[in-house]
Amino acid sequence: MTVASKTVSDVIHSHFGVLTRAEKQLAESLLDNYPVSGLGSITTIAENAGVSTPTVVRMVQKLGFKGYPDFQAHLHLEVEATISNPIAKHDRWAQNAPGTHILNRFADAIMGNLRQTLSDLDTATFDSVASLLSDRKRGLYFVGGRITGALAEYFFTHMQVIRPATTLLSANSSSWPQYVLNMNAGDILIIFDIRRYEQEMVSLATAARKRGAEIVVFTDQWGSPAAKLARHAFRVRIEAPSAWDSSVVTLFIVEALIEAVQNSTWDETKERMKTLEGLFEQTKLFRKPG
Amino acid sequence: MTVASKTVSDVIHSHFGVLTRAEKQLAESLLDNYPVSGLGSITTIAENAGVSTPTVVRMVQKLGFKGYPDFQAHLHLEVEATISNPIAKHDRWAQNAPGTHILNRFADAIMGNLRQTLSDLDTATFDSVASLLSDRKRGLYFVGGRITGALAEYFFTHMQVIRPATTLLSANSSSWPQYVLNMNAGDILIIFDIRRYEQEMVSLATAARKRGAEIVVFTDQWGSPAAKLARHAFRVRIEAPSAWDSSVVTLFIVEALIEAVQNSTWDETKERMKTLEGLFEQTKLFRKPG
DNA sequence: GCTGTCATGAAAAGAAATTTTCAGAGGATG
DNA sequence: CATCCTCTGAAAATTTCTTTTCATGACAGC
Repeated sequence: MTVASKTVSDVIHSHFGVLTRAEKQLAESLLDNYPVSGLGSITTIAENAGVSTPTVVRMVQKLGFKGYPDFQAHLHLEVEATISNPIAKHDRWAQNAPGTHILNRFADAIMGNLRQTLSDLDTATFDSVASLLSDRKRGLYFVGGRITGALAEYFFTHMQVIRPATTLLSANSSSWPQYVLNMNAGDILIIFDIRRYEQEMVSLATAARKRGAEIVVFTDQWGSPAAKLARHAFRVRIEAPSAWDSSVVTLFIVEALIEAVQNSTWDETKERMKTLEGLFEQTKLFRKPG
Repeated sequence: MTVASKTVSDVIHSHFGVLTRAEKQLAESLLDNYPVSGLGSITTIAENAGVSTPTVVRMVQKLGFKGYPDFQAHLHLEVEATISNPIAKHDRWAQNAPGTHILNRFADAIMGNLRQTLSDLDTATFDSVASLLSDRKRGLYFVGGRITGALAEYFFTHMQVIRPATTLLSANSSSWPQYVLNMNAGDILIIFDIRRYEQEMVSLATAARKRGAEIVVFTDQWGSPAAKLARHAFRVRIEAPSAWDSSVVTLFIVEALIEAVQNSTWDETKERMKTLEGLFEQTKLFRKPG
């Protein structure tokens, strides 16, 4: 109760008058570069302040803490608050929804996944992949597993509009060798492989590597075995309050990549999209002459 | 040289591949709320991560530190650097990425979309749809457009595991009448139709309604014309700093629905999943008799 | 100058943390 | 199915940290 809600710094200041000479010396040392200077062991801070360890113990007890560990625990909490405060705690979601509704629990989890994934993700990796995918001289091959197949398809569908030479591998792994046969050195194989890693992915990656293809892997934080063969790997957080993994953040990165690629080759892409529009129109007219 | 100038976080990431299961678990725990989570004693962090103290020692040594105290000293330096640099202490992921990087702009947009969508979304609608989809007497039909087809497939793949009588309509609209023919009163047609609304969706919805099917539509904030025929419609925000729309929030709702349905019929679903596991095993053995 | 009080740190005692050892579990391999 | 290997945590051993005890010295009051 005594110490609660007040910072350690406050407590030191308010007790400063009753401290002895050596204790004041220690307090000065602690407040200087606060709160980091209190992070180490009692021995360390005693040395830094030029006092003995008993002095430290006596002071923190005088301040109202149970002992040095108690004192340090409070400091740790303050450090934590200082560091992880900013945007960390997101605002509450849907006001309509009670806090325990599945939608809110999911939102919490996804925001956490997104934050974690982005903090682990190197923008240089992202940029490298974007520029690889932008290189129209390289063929693109997309493949996914049972669940992630839809992600591969989504990625493929967009890239197919943006640039030529994109291929979606069929879900059936027995047909993969034929795709590998068509790969040229410098082509890129984009693999989605999450949890329940599919053994065939490794074989596929190995074969593609032998043909000189570069490999980009989307996997989870634990890492697909295929990631070892990859030039670049995205490790995405997939945890959700569910029996299933979440692909939301993976899709997020895919969409960001789509935009990055589209952006870097906009002039060429623009023409393609116009032509495509024309083709759609024709198809429509063809089907509905009325 | 080994550890100098690289952050502990970097070191963990670069060694992640060679870590064992328990070590990865520990690494996760450390990176989660990094670097504050590494402030306490070896005992504390071992407990937080759910591993033993020897595992902690082994990992930090594997990372190149002399021992836990050495590891912690490095962390303390980082905490100090973070705290005494006020600019750095903002968003941890923004730190790695300059403010204008596409990833950050995308993240901002997606968070906005999610917030908007959830505040517009009535949980009663969500719950109604979840309970409709949980009703095993009703057949489920999924259909999507050119881009949203992948979402429909994703939803379908999961529901197919969870319950029987699920069908994915082919992308080719000329085959849709045959599916409608098979629909019974009470069946549910789940339509994904976003922006560039596809005219055929309205015809499909109309035909399905005539057969007595219920319709659930995923659309954007402007609303597909098919939404008018729907029993329930999800209006999702799809704006992104991109030439393309974002499906991230739509996928979010799909995943939440999957969990809600799975949860409400868990007893039956459990059995199905077990059986499915068995079938996978068999397939594997069949393919690889060695 | 004597005496009592207090502050202080050396050193011992006690407690906790860290490291090492080791045996069992589990998985891969032949 | 046996064998080997690796991973893991319990428990012991070791080291370090924390607290307590106590002797010393400074200083004020008498």
